[in-house]
Amino acid sequence: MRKQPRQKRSREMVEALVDATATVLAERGLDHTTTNHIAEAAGVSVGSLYQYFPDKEALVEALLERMIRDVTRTFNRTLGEMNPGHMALDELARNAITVGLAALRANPLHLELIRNWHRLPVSGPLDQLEQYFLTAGRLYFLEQFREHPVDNLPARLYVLINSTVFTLARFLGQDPPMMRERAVVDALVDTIVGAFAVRD
Amino acid sequence: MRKQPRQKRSREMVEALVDATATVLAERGLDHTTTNHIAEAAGVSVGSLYQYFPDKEALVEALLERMIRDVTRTFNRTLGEMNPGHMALDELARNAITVGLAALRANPLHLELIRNWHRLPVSGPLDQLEQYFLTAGRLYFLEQFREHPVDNLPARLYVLINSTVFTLARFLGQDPPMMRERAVVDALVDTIVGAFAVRD
Amino acid sequence: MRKQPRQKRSREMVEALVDATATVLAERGLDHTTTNHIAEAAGVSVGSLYQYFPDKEALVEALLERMIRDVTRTFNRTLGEMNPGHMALDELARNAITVGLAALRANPLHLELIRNWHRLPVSGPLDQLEQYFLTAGRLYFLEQFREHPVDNLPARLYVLINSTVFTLARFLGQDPPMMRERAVVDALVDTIVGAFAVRD
Amino acid sequence: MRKQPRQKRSREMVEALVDATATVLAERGLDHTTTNHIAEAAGVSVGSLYQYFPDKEALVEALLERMIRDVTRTFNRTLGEMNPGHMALDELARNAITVGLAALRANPLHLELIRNWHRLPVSGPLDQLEQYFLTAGRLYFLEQFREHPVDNLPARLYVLINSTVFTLARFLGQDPPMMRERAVVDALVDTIVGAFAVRD
DNA sequence: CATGAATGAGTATTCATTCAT
DNA sequence: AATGAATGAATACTCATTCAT
Repeated sequence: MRKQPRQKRSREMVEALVDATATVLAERGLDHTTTNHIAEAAGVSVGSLYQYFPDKEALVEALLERMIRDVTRTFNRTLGEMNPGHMALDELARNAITVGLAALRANPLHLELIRNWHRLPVSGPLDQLEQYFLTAGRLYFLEQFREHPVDNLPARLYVLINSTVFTLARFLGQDPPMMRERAVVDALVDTIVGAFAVRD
Repeated sequence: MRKQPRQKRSREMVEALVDATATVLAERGLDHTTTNHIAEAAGVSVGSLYQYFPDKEALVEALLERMIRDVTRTFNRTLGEMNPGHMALDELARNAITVGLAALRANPLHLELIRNWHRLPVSGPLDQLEQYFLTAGRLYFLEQFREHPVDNLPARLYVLINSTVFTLARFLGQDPPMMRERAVVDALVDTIVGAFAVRD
Repeated sequence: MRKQPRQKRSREMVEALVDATATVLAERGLDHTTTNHIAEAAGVSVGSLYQYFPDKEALVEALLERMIRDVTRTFNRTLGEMNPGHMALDELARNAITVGLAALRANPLHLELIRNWHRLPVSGPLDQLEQYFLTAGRLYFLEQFREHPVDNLPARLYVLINSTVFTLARFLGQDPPMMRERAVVDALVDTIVGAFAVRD
Repeated sequence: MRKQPRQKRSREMVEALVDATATVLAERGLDHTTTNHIAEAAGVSVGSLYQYFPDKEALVEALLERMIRDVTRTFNRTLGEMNPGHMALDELARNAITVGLAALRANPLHLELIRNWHRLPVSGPLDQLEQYFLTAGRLYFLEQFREHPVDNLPARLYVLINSTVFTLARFLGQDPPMMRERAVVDALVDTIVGAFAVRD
């Protein structure tokens, strides 16, 4: 009973530290994110930071995991509302891209993480997120294209997911942009749709 | 007259330093590349390095520029030999992807640069390379699809180029790979072809 | 009346903390012994630790004092049983060395303390132990060598006690040992005996 | 030819750093000796320190090695002057102890190193010094006691060397001293002599 | 009194850059 | 021009001690 508040404070501290990690990462970039900065941003001492996380990696890992939880949760909720079963592929794709683009723009953190995927302390969470989208896509297609099963489906989805994500990241990283946003979104949608168009 | 040899030595030194940068970058990765390593690999002193380049960034920038020169040159030559005008899009795409994949695997440098594109000192050279491919693609399509002009061509090419490059980089960065190579290449080719398939 | 239990608890706490100090010191060595480890080993909080001891030094000091109490007590009891008055010097020396060696091997704590005598918070307790052995030795010799009083007795004992203790500590600290154990024990015994042999 | 001054400077820097290590170690003790202190004492930056020594351990190791070189050299020279072949054991022992005691008093460094022998980064140098004295003692005894070969000679020397060194260290560490210096020296000499006295 | 979360000065080590020779 | 020794700010992490609850 006495332990509740303690655990709560603990959870709050962990939360605050992960928040701070996100903030500092978004503001200064992975390269210039130091444990002292994170502690300062969280309003605590470095010592406290190390009471909750064994090292810097663990902080980033926790952030990744939380982010993935949030993304999948948001995605699931959005999907439920969108009722994608009744939605054409192009509409679905456009929605997803628009939402994703807005999210990336709203939070520089995601952009920074995508850009630095290969330097992240653990590859697990990222692969996990990829898997999640792969599975989600697979379910959608199994239902929608029951009549015309798609050849090589997992690989196609793998390509499309990575294509979309990294192309958006690249697009957002260009200042001034090399293309008009509308054109890029259109092209992405067309690419996705084209990849599943029935061909003889 | 006395200046010739000086300029020649100068050019040789610059060349050697850029070579060394490439070597060290490929061997140790951007994160673990130090100016001292580069100077050592070039067989000169750090002091000399700083005589020719104002800082570390400038070295990487020079490397990027040279690489882009080389890539475009190689590409131009290869295109001339392939005579792509007589090649179907799928064949062309498969060739390009296969060659690109082999090149990335053969030289870790390119993979490292692609992965770190957002940390590269200048965006100019990279954008330039993108432009080059964009233009090359545009020419090909203008010739091939004269009858069925493609809507939104630049953006489509932009998407496809980035998709291909970053998806390959992501694929090569996964160990163990999440997909079989053959499947990924097939899916990439299909995606490219699909993006230009005539649809009503 | 209320004070009794408080004092009792207090004594128990102090005891537990000193026990914990001994355990941790033996397990991790003086260098890697932290107050948090000690508190944890004692099953109390660091805060409590600091309620009973002003700082880390005080803990070690208390441990030293207790250890000295124990050692002298044990020694007194053993002496009583051995009846050393009827024992030749070489037999006595060999017994003492054998027992001491076994004790040092059995409990890494003592070895650790001997090795770090100069870093121990207070010299008092250690000097006290030395004094104790000095006095014990003096009594023995006064009785045994009544006929041939030994010149310079205290200093001789001082030298022999320190010689024996530190040589054993040094011997146990060498891995692989530089000498065979049997040879070292023999030499120590001979040294002790030789130091009191009648010479003209 | 150009390399001479460079190598000379290098040697001087190494020397200065080892000197500084000795100074700081003597002044602050092993525990409070930091690389920054050493660099400061040497009048250089930490960076320079790390250009000449891979880590802190290497510095202490170098110091140990130099010290052992100095000690053995001094000992050899002194022995040559003393002509120990014509010296009685007690005279020799008294000389050695007096000289050793003076040296330890003159330079707190040696005292600090002896006290911390078990924490020194490498045991090699110390064992080496021990071996040196062992061998030196052996040679002396083989010559002097040709008629009455000593039983168990190496172990006896081992015991006497460690006894003398650590007893002196202990004696010097006590303030106020527990015994008069003269008495301790006498007792040490007697102990050494007694250990080789012919007994039946 | 007990708790243990919080503190923050302190430690070894790295590396881009400078500058005396 | 060339050298490479020297610099020192920066970084991740530890641990004795304090203090709000």
